[in-house]
Amino acid sequence: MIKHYDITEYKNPLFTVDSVLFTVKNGALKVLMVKRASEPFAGRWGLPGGFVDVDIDDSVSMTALRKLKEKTSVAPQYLEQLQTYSGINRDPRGFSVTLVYFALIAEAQVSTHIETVDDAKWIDIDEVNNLPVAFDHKYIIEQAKARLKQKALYSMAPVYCLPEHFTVGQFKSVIETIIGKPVQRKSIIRRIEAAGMFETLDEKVKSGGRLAQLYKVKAGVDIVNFERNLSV
Amino acid sequence: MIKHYDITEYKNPLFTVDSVLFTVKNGALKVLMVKRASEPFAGRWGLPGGFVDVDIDDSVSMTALRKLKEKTSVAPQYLEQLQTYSGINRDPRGFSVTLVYFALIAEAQVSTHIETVDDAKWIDIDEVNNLPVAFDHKYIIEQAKARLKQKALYSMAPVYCLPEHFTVGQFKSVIETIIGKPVQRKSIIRRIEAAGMFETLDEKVKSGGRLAQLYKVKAGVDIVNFERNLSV
DNA sequence: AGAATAGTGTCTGTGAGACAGTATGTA
DNA sequence: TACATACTGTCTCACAGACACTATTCT
Repeated sequence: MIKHYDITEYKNPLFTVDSVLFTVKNGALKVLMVKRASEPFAGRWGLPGGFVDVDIDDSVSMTALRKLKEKTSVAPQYLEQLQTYSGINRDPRGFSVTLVYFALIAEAQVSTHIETVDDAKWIDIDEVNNLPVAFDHKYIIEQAKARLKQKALYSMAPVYCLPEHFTVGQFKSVIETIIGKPVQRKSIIRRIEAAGMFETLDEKVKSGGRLAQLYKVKAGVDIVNFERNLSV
Repeated sequence: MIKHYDITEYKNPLFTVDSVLFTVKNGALKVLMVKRASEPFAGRWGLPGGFVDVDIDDSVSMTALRKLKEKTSVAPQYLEQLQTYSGINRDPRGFSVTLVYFALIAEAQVSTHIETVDDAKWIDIDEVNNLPVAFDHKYIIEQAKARLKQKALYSMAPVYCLPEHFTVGQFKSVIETIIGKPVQRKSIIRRIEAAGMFETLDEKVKSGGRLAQLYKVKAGVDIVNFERNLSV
């Protein structure tokens, strides 16, 4: 595969697609990382991704999904572009360009599969700094984390870190994990109602106290954004 | 140059960098477009951009700036990534990837130079639909316009469509042109004060009535974002 | 004086934060 | 009954919208 990208011969930028896939697990924000088997940076940890295969990928988002499925077996619930990173120094092979996707998934959806893949692991966001990380992926993860934090303040996107059926308490907890400080339960309830993108289930669920109402995302709705942020 | 990108031979995605450069001129939002001299889509209008030259570009933002300078002679005051567009059908030569930048400039900075370049023109945003446009650039311009509108609601970025010294009235007018509806003068004044990124000049300027206070952006400050949008 | 634009003062509306109070489950 | 968590009611605060009022310049 790599032979098509011999930069010294064709002066073509090396183009890859990577993803920062987040989830929240046990009250901690985690990012999916892969132990690199090949050079450059063999043995170090990097983001899941790779080269576009123009024979099977219709667009670069398909590349991102394909690479993520190899590690998690499923497509993430939320996927959007983060940014493109490029430069002459980020890859020892030469000028390289990486389009990075930003993705969210419920941990429960992938937990069993990820244990069977021994080169991919959920890394606690605070542990990334202690790992040997490939390329500029440490920096990219920081940027993705900042984006996720912003999204948690003005949008309902973090709901995609939750299982299909979830409670207000779980949603609140995910948001608090992402933004790193407490929010008012009331604010979450207000937004759930105002967004109009959720429906209540008849079922309730145990929570240590009073039974909690279950919610799910209505079919076919888009993520709702708000005109006002939660407080930072 | 194009020989390095023979996709049938190397199955390498075609990678280009384009820019959507906006300005506001005579109360209308304009986008810089270029009449294409070569295939594909020769004779149609497209976004300024082209291939990365790995010998002279340190990163893809340099490619964007270099291509914009060819048309405007100066670097835009504001430049950020919009998105990357890709697919097997957007370019007749094969799978292609375009990283698109989003840029703002004051019309006065480029007006004289642009008149000397006969293949580049400011196109009124409402006229784009009536032109023969290359690739998916019509769609990309729509997306860029939506992003600009959002930015006008929550950030001070549109100030970069104004000359170095500007009045509240001019700023208000630019914002109204971008979002397509009137805003309260008071709201602009409140934001100018709250942002803390401007300083007043001693000079005032004629405006048909009372003299208007001139403002400028303080040296070295970043664009300020607000936690609350203007009303949509 | 009258028109035009700049700028101020201040009231209303909306939605987030704070937090007390109520409801309903388990040990 | 004690507690834990879920949910509601409601006050405050910050900031955008609305708009009347004042200020300054030109004709």
